Order: sequence, then structure tokens, then C-alpha cells
Amino acid sequence: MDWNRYDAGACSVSRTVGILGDRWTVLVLREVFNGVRRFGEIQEHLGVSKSVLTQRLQQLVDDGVLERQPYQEPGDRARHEYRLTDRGRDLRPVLVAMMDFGDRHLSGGEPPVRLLHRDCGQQVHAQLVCDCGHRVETGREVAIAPGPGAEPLAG
Amino acid sequence: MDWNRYDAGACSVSRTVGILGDRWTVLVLREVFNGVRRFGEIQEHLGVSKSVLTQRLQQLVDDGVLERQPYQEPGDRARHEYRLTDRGRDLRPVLVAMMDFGDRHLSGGEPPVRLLHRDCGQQVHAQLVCDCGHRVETGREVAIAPGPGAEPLAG
DNA sequence: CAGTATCCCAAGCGATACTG
DNA sequence: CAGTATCGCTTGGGATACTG
Repeated sequence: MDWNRYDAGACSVSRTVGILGDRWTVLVLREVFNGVRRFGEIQEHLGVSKSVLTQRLQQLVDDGVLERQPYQEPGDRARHEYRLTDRGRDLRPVLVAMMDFGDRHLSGGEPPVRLLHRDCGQQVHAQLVCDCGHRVETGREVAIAPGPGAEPLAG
Repeated sequence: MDWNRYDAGACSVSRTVGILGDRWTVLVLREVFNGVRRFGEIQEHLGVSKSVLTQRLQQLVDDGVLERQPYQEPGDRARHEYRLTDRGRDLRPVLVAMMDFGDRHLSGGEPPVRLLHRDCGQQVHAQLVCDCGHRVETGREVAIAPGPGAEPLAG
């Protein structure tokens, strides 16, 4: 199934969903963002089968989101770990926005984890803001407009 | 598969992924955010089968993200449409964050669609900010901390 | 139009065994 | 440890036909 052939209308969402893949992919990313970078650790945290984890990590590497870094602790054999690329780091707002939603609506008001700003200790959220700095509070404040990459819909 | 039993570490992400479900669910949400609210229109835009669309809409209603609103245009027969609930609207930052990522990395720099702030015409993005207003630019600025809803991991 | 029901096929999963 | 290979089994998909 080609996840990009639909509705040029907002296909950046569709393309990103294509990279986020399925549930496991997102949870793998969450682990990596949390500093869990080794195959075995990720597998243990998620309870996912090895074949699935292998496939998801491979896909994330192929998509340029993760990279496989060999490293060797002295006196130990060579290992490698999965690290975020620059591109991968740009997925953080997606994860944080998901976390915000879950905290608000699916955790009984008791967030299991918090993301804190080191400078001030305050909690970090994904906020809608416009390029000149206004916070966007409601959906009524936004309008959809075709961008430069828009294609006319067939049909 | 219970998508919540893993790693209390950041399970708000996991719970939200459980609601976003699969790719189709996200694309359905995108349509609704874009004002496409009727079964047939959504189906046409997405090219999804009726059975799948039915199931996804039902799931979104069950999850409290959409609600089914009957309405009747004069001289026409009764219809209904799917509308975002307040909870559903809170998913917007997730969609916008995905759109931002896709625009930056997967669209060759030519965003197919833009989200504009009505007040000023500037583009809207999902930005990481902390509660006292600082913009968070890099991952190094954030720290993970257990929240009030944290549970110790078994094992 | 907006679904529901059925069918059949393909993809995806975990479990297990095996490898460097 | 970090995979790869294989294997049934289940799930989930589109297509189609049917219903109010």
C-alpha cells in the first residue's frame, strides 16, 4: 500500500505516518529518546519479539531516523547501539505531543513521566505557535491553505 | 495485545498510540481536521475500503475523539457527520507535529499544505515550549523525570 | 448514502531454533 | 548479545453483495 498517493491535501502527515509505521516503531523511538539504545534493553522494555524489533530498527535506519553506531567498552567485545540522527531528533515534537495528549486524557491526570526544561525545571509541552510567536489556542484560529508543493487532485 | 502494560516510563505515548491506532486512523483524523466529515467524502479522499473506514470511525467514537452528529438539510434526507470532540481537538498538536516533520524532511522543502494563523497569516507549527514560556530548541535542554502517576517497573 | 456481512487472501506476529 | 531463518497461526485487508 502506497501511503503517499492519497489526497495531496495534507500528505506530509501521511508521509510521516509512513515513517512512524506502526505502534512498535513509535515505542522504539520513545525508548531511544529516553536513552535506551541497545537491542536487548529495548526488547526487554517493550516485550516485543526479536524479529519485529529487528525489522523496526532496520526500517528506522533505512528511513534515516536512527543510525547504528558501533562502540567498544574496554575489555568488552564490540557492540553497537542505535542513535537518533538529526532527522530523528526532529520527531521529538511528535512524541511530546502524543505524551501531552496521553497525560491530559488517558492518565487520570497523573502523568507517569515528565519532560522538564533543564534551565528552569518547568515541564515541556508541544504548543502550537505561529511564525511570529503567537500561541494558537483554538482550532478556529487556523486556516488551511495549499502550499508550494500542492498538486491538484485527480478526478 | 495490551499497549499499556509496557514501561510505565512514558506510557502516555503508548496510550496515545493506542488511540491513534494505525495509519488509517491518523488519516481519518486528518480529514476531519480539514473539515471533511462525511463517510463518503472521507472514503473517497483516502481510498480506504468501507469496512475499514467503518471500523476506524467507530473506534474513534468509542475513544471519545469523534462524535456522530445527525443533521438534516432541508428537503434532503437525514445524514450524519463525524465531528471532533474536545478531546479530539487536543490531538491537533500531534497532527501538526507530524505535518511539520513531513514538510521538513519528506516533501523536498515544498509543503503541500500550510496551516496559517488567521490573525497574522503566519504559518503554524508545533513547538516545544516549557511552562514558563522558553522555547526548547535541542534535546539536551530536556530531562526525563518520573511524574506522579509513575509506577515501579516489575522485575 | 452509509453502512453491515461474508469471503478469501496476504501480511504480520510470536515462538523457536540457529549463527557469528 | 544481537541478530537471522523458519513456521504456523491469527489478524486484517479489499472486494463484493446486501440492507435501511
